[in-house]
Amino acid sequence: LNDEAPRSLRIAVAVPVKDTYHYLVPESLSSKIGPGRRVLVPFKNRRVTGYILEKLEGENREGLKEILEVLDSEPLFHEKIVPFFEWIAEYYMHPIGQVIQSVLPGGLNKGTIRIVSLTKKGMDILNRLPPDSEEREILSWIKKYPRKGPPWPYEKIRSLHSNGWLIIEEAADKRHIGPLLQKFVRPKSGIQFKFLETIFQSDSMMLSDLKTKFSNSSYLIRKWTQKGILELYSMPVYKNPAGEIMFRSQVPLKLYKQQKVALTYIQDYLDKGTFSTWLLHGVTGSGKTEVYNRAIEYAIKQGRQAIFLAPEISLASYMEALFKPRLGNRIAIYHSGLSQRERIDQWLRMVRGDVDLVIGARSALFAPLFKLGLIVVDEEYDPSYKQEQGPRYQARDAAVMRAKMENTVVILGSGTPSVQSFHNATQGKYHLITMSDRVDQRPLPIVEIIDMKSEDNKEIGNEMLSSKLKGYIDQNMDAGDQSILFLNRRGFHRVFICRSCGQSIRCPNCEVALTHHFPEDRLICHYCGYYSGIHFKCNRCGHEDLRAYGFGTEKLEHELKVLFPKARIARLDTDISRKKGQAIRILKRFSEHEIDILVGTQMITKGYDFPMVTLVGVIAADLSLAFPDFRAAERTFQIITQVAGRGKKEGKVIIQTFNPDHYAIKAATRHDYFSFFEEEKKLRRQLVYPPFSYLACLRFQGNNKDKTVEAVHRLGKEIKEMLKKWSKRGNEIQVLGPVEAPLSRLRGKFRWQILIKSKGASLLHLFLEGVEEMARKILKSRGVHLTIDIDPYQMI
DNA sequence: AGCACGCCGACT
DNA sequence: GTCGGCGTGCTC
Repeated sequence: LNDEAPRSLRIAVAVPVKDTYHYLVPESLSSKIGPGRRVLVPFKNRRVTGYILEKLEGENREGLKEILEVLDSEPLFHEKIVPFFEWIAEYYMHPIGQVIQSVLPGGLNKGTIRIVSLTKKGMDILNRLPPDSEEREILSWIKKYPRKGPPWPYEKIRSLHSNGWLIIEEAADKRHIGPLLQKFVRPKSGIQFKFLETIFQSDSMMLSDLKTKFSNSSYLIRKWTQKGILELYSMPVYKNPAGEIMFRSQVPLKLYKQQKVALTYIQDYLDKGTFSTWLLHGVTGSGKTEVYNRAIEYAIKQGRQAIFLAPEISLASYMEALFKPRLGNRIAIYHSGLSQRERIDQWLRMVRGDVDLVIGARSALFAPLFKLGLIVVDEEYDPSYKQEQGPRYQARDAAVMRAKMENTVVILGSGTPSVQSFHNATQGKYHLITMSDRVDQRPLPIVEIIDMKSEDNKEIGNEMLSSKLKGYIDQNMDAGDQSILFLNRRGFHRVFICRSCGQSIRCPNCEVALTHHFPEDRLICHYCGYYSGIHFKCNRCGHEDLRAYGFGTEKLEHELKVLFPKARIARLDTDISRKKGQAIRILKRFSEHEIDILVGTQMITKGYDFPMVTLVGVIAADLSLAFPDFRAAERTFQIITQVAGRGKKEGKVIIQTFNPDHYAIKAATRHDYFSFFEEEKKLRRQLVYPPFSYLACLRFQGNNKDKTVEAVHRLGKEIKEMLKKWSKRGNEIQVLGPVEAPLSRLRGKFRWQILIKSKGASLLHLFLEGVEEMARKILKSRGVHLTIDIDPYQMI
């Protein structure tokens, strides 16, 4: 071997295996390789896609195979991010190759395809098969289109292959990702041209301005937004002393004192260029956004890059609108709302270093930036930062880890910080910055609690809407103002609430609400599996006034229509927004006061500011309080605080509840984060929930009921046996379950789960590795699939 | 995951 | 004796 001998590579393969593998580079490919590129490699007797993690020099080459093909002409990520990928894989217990696959823009992932052709034997047998048989149909398709991918499930193809009728080969899917054929268009003159030209020339226009220029603007706007030419968005506008409206993004405001202080701290650490985490706790309207903006600009001025994460797409788009005037085309936007091609384009701009700022949802955390200097996680408490498929990472927590690995500053911002983050701040792990004043000195709205236990509201017809709230809605209608009614419907499950004391039925061991299981008609704890029959006597106050309680936005909308026949009522929830563009249309109509009462779920609380809304009602605070989750109180506090923050000083915020004395509700109405936190911390410590413990949820799924049940119970027993052998630290781990999941028959699958609670993070991982190994043997032969969810959010 | 190997029971 | 079922283990 000479000096030019091929080096070896460390490669992660897109297959569910834990390890990475080493391969040799044939001479002919040595100029094309490098970290971050995809390759085609032999793996056992298959060919699979792999990702080059690093080049290795002078390593042992014995028994290594050669890579077959290099699939990319430029890297898709930098070597620098590889340790972060590996951390995600390890911490969230997901195969490294699949972590990378799921993080890269989809469409790149169709690495290999199977192509099929007939053997001699297959040719001979074809004419002897019965004319109507599926086998004959498949074989004749293959005869007609040799070396193509037939449109039948692979199992069918494989069974024909085992007859010796077919040759199956794997080939690289060379769908090209370069620019498409270049075509040109030019505008066609006319009224539509004039309309669009007006908008394009000013980059962005306020709807009311447009209306004065074009009489049929509503029609034209609807037309072009539907076609995707224009998009509607809202952002706050400010008036200058002359009374003219101006956009905040175009005229940077002077900073208020608390903003300046926050910024000085953060800039200091940006100068040092070291890792630090900042929890920016600022009430609604305290000017967090401007702090983010200045910090991002500062990092960019330093020659570094930034990532801004928002919990959802609409907020990401809003931030994009704010930054566009400042950074022009050095911004990339990245989220699941983009098409496959758009995502690939944005991704390549990032790797090539063509952007300074990436704005996006969860997945933008993996943006392939080389000189990362700052990560901002806005509304850090939002549960949508938890990925619930593939590698189940928590983007906010992972952001802190990426920042640590790349020596950058990370800002976690929220008006209602998660208990976990705030706890970290009190422990000195994060720096805490509190911004307690609202920049415009607007006082927070007064919040009124309505006790649904009162005699008046027990009357028929007042269960959903109290007579008081009905009165307020009526008044608001007369005044010509708008109302928002918020109902946090957690759809499928019914909550059992004592209508005398307001308590929901809880598990005696876990203190989480029990859920009703229909098939057996009993109440089950989804943490430990405790169950009881339906009983109608409250175990706190003893009254026999326990009733199933549960209704959704649809029912509320219906009732409102009956009560207020003259009102223009609309509903906005996930059912509605599934139809593309429908959500925006409703928000637009609401903002133009074509709707009087808007009924909706969480969706309506986020990011939108409607000046004409003077009544905000929370219909059933108890629905989220009785959610079977140890974070139920935290969620309730956050939701109510966020909703209340939307209210106007001169307006009203009304909260209907059976639990007017609950600490989360009381603290939320006073906008008092600290007393909520202290109370919640006490309970979490007492019951050993995070942040005083670490959780993992083992989820099982199988197609066969008996096999699934048998396998899960057997594994549960084995795990508990294993725990007994861990004499020393065994008592620091608790195994709860197995329990059947509430949607136990989702899409025909049988679903079960086991919850593991541990006092230490590394102890949990050590234990889970043992569990995983044991599970492989017991589950695989029974056709049961296990996914491990670390730091789970949805345990139902 | 997906594939081969190998170990048992039911057949020509 | 062997065909084929499924449990087990490995993939640079």
